[in-house]
Amino acid sequence: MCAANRPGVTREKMIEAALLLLDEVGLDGLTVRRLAAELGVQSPALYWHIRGKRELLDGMADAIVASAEMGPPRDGEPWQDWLGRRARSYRRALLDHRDGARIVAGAAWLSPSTIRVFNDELAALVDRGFTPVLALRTIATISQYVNGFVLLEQAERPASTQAPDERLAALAGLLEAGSSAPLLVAMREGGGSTGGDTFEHGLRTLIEGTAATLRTG
Amino acid sequence: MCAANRPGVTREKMIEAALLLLDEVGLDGLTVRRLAAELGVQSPALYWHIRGKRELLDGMADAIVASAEMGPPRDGEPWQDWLGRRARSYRRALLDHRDGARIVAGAAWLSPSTIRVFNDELAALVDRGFTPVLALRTIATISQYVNGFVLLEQAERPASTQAPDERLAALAGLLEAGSSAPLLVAMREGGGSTGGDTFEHGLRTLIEGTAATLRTG
DNA sequence: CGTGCGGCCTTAGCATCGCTAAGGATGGCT
DNA sequence: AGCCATCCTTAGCGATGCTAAGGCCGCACG
Repeated sequence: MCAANRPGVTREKMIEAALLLLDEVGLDGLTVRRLAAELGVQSPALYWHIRGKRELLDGMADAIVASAEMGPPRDGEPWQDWLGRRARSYRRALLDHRDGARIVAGAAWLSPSTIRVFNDELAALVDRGFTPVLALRTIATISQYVNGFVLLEQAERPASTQAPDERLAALAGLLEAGSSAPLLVAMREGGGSTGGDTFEHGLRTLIEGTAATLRTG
Repeated sequence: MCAANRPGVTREKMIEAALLLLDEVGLDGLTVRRLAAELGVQSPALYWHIRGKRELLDGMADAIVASAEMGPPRDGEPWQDWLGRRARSYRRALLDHRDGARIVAGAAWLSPSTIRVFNDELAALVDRGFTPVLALRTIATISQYVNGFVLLEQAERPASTQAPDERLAALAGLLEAGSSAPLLVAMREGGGSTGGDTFEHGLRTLIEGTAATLRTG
């Protein structure tokens, strides 16, 4: 056999190392040369295993999505609970790597096995009374929400040069209503537009709305 | 006065030209050198008006958001109608420019006037019975959904090397259930996870969920 | 009427990027 | 033994964002 003899570098090792490197330097700092150095080879060596950087990023995106370990609901699990669980572990998977949301948002390709899992999830919803179209739209909507949410969540981390108090003060400066402006009140009491509580709120809203749609046809 | 003498290039002209150029070449093709050529100057000239490319992209993002002409509801307009209208014109603004969603998703900065508009919108919701926190979370959730939606919508356009039929056939190939797999049925009947109808579904779901939250406290 | 100065732009060039071309080592198969 | 596929190297191309240094040009001031 030709597998596992003296591989040195493989596609899988590349993606694994790239995800590790990503956490150190971020997406903008993730260069082919740096990844090659991390793997102990010269940069053109990587082009033996991948067609281009795009393919590497697609592979990373697929690995991130796969790490969420989504899939059909457990036996007897209400679809509301399952959709919530699914969305939470999806968000967790995105947050687990720096710029994770940007990576999967920019991916042009997901692996066949990921697509098969997705199809199984739709089948489970169909079993519970959803039409195929409604099932697809429901999961798509939730996924798009999670994507958009984490994208914003990870975008504002490097901008935290200032402490939260200073950001609020700066915000108060440009709102004529001063510190009684609703935006300021909301950020003081609710912690801005990111974070776990805000995420849960949006998620609950989506699931309740879906339940309503399902009731009224 | 020193304004409008022989400006040649201004920040506003740069952003305007950059948005025009964006539609031609896309975000990945948008380089400082090309923008400079479009403006009839050499590339380092632009760095007199902006600190770096980041600032240019932020300005473009702000212009796109501003072009949506969002703002508080009209007199007597129910908040449900207004939120829907707002989300639709936001999506339209993103779709109006190639890679529009990527531009605003990557922005680190929105102008003070945009933030003020946002604050006014929150105030309008508070007037209609929302708490400040609920108002912020509601608008944030909808905006994040729209962002995520259009991001996916614009991402799959360049991949349309194949006709829709071929894409469906390719999909059928890797789903063992064949053409009766729920994913395939849904895509045939509902048109995938993008497009106006799918968008409206998610939007309706969010607004109905919000109404339920508002009722039950 | 010079003249100096500041706003705006130019020419050069640096470091780095993704990627290609061409060739060298290495090890198994005939 | 010799060949060939596999995997990696060195060299280098075109392009990117951005900086350094200097030049032109009009306006205000002496």
